[in-house]
Order: sequence, then structure tokens, then C-alpha cells
Amino acid sequence: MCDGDGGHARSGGHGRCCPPPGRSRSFLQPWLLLLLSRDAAHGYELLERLGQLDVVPGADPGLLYRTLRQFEEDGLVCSAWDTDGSGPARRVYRITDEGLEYLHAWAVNVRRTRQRLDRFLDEYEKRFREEEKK
Amino acid sequence: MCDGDGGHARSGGHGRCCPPPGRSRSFLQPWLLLLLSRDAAHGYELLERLGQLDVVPGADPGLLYRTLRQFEEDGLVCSAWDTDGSGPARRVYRITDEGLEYLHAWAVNVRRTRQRLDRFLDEYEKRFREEEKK
DNA sequence: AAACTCTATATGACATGGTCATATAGCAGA
DNA sequence: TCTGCTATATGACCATGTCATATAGAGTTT
Repeated sequence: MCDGDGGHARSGGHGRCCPPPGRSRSFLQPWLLLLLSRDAAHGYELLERLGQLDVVPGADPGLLYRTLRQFEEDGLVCSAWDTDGSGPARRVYRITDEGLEYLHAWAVNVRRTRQRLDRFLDEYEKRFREEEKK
Repeated sequence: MCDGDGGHARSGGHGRCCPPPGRSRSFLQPWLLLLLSRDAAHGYELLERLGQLDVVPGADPGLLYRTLRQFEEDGLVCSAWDTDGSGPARRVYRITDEGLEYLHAWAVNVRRTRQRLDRFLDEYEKRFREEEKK
């Protein structure tokens, strides 16, 4: 084996932790843009829809609101306060033309990403076929 | 439209920049583990193979070496110096049992991620079918 | 009226993955 | 000697995501 040890690595209490591998990648951005491409909505509403659709189920409110703000800074959406109805005021977001373009670019990106995943899974299965046949 | 403006957002020179949407997500970690599950190798070698396979084509050396070090800290690989042959010494990495388990966990994760992408693309195409038919 | 709960937006601290620039050193050939 | 390839490595930084927590309007309960 190895272990003439080059001189580092002694697994002290930090580094990688629990969830087997890497954070899930929720693709929050494209989902938000896609939802907004159907109807204007406020943050909390988007949060609920993402939960109902069962994509991005545990979406973080903090991230969501920050993302929407960033979108607005970048001109992908615009917002206005809605004080009608009960409860606190809602900031209602509406997608812009630029936002739509960005969504389409995201879709291209997602397809490319999926191809890369397929490529990995192909190679992975090629390598471990025997084991998978039990 | 919007723009009674709630009071923020004035698109000043910062924020999102060039590459249409989000960074590519190279999935460097599982690729490294998969390559190492076939043969022990040193960093530079892995870098070249990733380029030849045309997955993760422009992989960043800095990230690669750091990732391998982190793997070692976490016990997923172990390393030894190889001073045979010409050129500078190579740190040769070999996958461990724990590393193999981690790779399999990664594969599960990748499959789950792909499902999520499929879900997004389904919804996206459902929404924009008309436009795509030209 | 006070306490509680639901709706709604928001911030701070932090971890991880990735990009870009750059430093270092061994060795080979012009 | 200078250049260039091989090889490993660090620092600064950005983007995405997680976790905890703050704030506040409005309705319901006690």
C-alpha cells in the first residue's frame, strides 16, 4: 500500500462531514426563474411552491430572498410592494425580458450538466458493472 | 409593470457577470475517485486524463491538488512519493476502502441530481414547448 | 390587553466548490 | 545559461448553500 507517508495528513477533527458526498445542488436559480416565468409572485409564495412541487424541498428562505434581491440587482426581475390582503406586505417579483433570456441560458446549462452526469454514470457503471450484477 | 420601486436595486456596476448562468459544476470529486478506483495516479496525470476524457476539460490544477489533499485528510486516498523516472517527484495517490464507499455514495448522489435536472427540464419544456416548436 | 401563531422579509456567520493568478522546483535540450 | 515541460502548491476571491436568528404585521386565543 502507500504509507511511507509523505509527511502530512493526520485527520484532525475538521474537514468533510456527514452527508456522504457533496451538498445536493438545488438549482434554485433556474427554478425561481421558471416559476416567475408563469406568474409574478412573492418570496414566501415561491418558497411554498418549491416545497409543493417537491423540488428543492427544504429550500432556505435566506438564500431565496437573497437570490431574488440579486436577480433584481441584475435586472432579471423587478419588484413592487403589495399591501393588499391580510398579513405583512409582500414584495412581488415579476420576471423581465432579460430574466427570460437568462432562464433559457440556464436551461442550456442544465442540459449540458445533465450530459456530464450521464457521462460520469456511464463510466461509473462500466467500471462497476460486475459488482452491480450482484 | 413593476417599478413603483420599493426603494432598493439600482444596478450599480457589480453583481452577476459574464458566463450566462451559474458556474459549470464539474463534479471533480467523483471523477477523481473513479479514476483512482482504476489505477493509482499522481495529480498531474489525473489532470491530463480528465482533459483527454473531455470531462472537466479546463480543470483547475489548484483545485485538483487541494481536493486530493483533502481526500487524504479524510482517509479517502493515501499517498506516497514516487521519485523514479525523470522530472520532479510525484505524489502518487491510491484509493482506500473508505474512498471506494465514498465513490459509490457519490454515484447515488449523482443519480439523484440527474433526476432533479430531468424534473427541471420537463417543467421547462412543458412551459416553453410552443416556442421550441418555432 | 397580553400572548401566541402564521405570514413575510431579511441579515450574519460560515462551509464548500470553483476560478484566477502566481510561486516553487526538478530536469532536459537548445 | 536560458527556455520549457513536468509537477506540486498557495493566496485571494466569488458563488452557492446552510444554519441560526431578527424583525414585524395581522389575526386568534386566553
